[in-house]
Amino acid sequence: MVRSAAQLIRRQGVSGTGMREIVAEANAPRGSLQHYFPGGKEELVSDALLWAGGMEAGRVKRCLRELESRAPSALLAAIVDNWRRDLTNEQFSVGCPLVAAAADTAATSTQLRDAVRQAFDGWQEPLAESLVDLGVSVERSDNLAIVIIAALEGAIILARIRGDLTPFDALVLELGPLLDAAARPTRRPTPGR
Amino acid sequence: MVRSAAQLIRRQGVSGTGMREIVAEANAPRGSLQHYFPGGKEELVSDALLWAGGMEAGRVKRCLRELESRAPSALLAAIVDNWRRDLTNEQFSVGCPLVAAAADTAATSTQLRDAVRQAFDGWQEPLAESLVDLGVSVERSDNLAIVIIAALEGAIILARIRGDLTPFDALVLELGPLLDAAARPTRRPTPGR
DNA sequence: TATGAATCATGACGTCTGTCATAGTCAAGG
DNA sequence: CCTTGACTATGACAGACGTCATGATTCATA
Repeated sequence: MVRSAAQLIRRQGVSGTGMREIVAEANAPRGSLQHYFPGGKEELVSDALLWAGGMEAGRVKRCLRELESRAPSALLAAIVDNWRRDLTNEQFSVGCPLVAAAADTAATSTQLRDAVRQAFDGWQEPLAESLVDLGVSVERSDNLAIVIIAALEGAIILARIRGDLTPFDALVLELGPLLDAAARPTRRPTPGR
Repeated sequence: MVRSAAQLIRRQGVSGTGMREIVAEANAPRGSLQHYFPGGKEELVSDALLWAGGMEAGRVKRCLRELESRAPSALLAAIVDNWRRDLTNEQFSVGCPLVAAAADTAATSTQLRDAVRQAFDGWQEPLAESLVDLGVSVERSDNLAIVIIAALEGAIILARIRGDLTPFDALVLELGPLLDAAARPTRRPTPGR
């Protein structure tokens, strides 16, 4: 049910998806709404956003674990590849639920804003840790994690709108060397590329 | 009227703002809706999105014109500063209308999707041209423009959710040197910053 | 001054929204 | 057997939505 909510939010935003639509998509009984989510839509959407944030954090950790090369650019490429497959499978009709909620309801509901913030924090933290693990200095890891998330979210939006994957290519191509350079701060960054 | 629509979409997304709300915000007569926008909500929102895209393109051109240093990082900093002021003035309750529409209605309405795409293209083009003007090679300018827009959009989202400007700082700090390095491909990029 | 188009005003329509009240089913435990 | 609690079903509510029909108004031009 929470998963169905997240999926629909990914596609149509928060205020664009109704509760009846969610229970229909989840093949769930409508009467369960007031029983499992007595807090109403805010509670259900909050749970969906936190769940989505957990998925994102797990994705980062899994990508780091399965990495063959120990370069930060490889981690970036792996994460981006996940989204590449995602958008392709869904024919560019979905985005990130966190972004949708941020654009939709951040100004309206404090509870949802906090949920999105918490989800993003829980995403940024393992990403920054992974960067440190790959040789990035602790000082820059936070900033770089923020830049990666920001650029990735933006690329998702652009790719979705354009209907092609070039924003992802641009991201990996331009940001990858930057990350690798940050991992080896003594040498000059990617001299002969 | 179009401006009011864009302003409301910035705050609550497309499906979160009603037509009656728009005419109220614009202090416009409700009867004018069917006369000036016979295409209904899709037409009004389309116009608002294209208008917002034009604003963004104009912002890029103005920033380039008023630039004192001829470094790409200075252009980035100027554009980001604009958004910094914007979010601060509105107390982090607004985002970018293009992002909101992309998250909201890209999967629903082809017309709106096309409007967003056109707006983004009209933003990317002058940005890439500006980069070339500042010394970036034509080959990389398109990719870098995409990365800048993506990272900026993501930073807007993150800043809005967090309620502070650190995403903007991270963006300028990490992406600025990358751009300057791309502008002078022979030397090593910004060695002692 | 008369005429026709442009603009505005307003009420109504059908549908959808989130929420709630009420009644129902059903398995577990006294 | 009967009660208790968790879960489900369904209908109704008040409100908001986008859209349209019908008039009233304004206003330039003939």
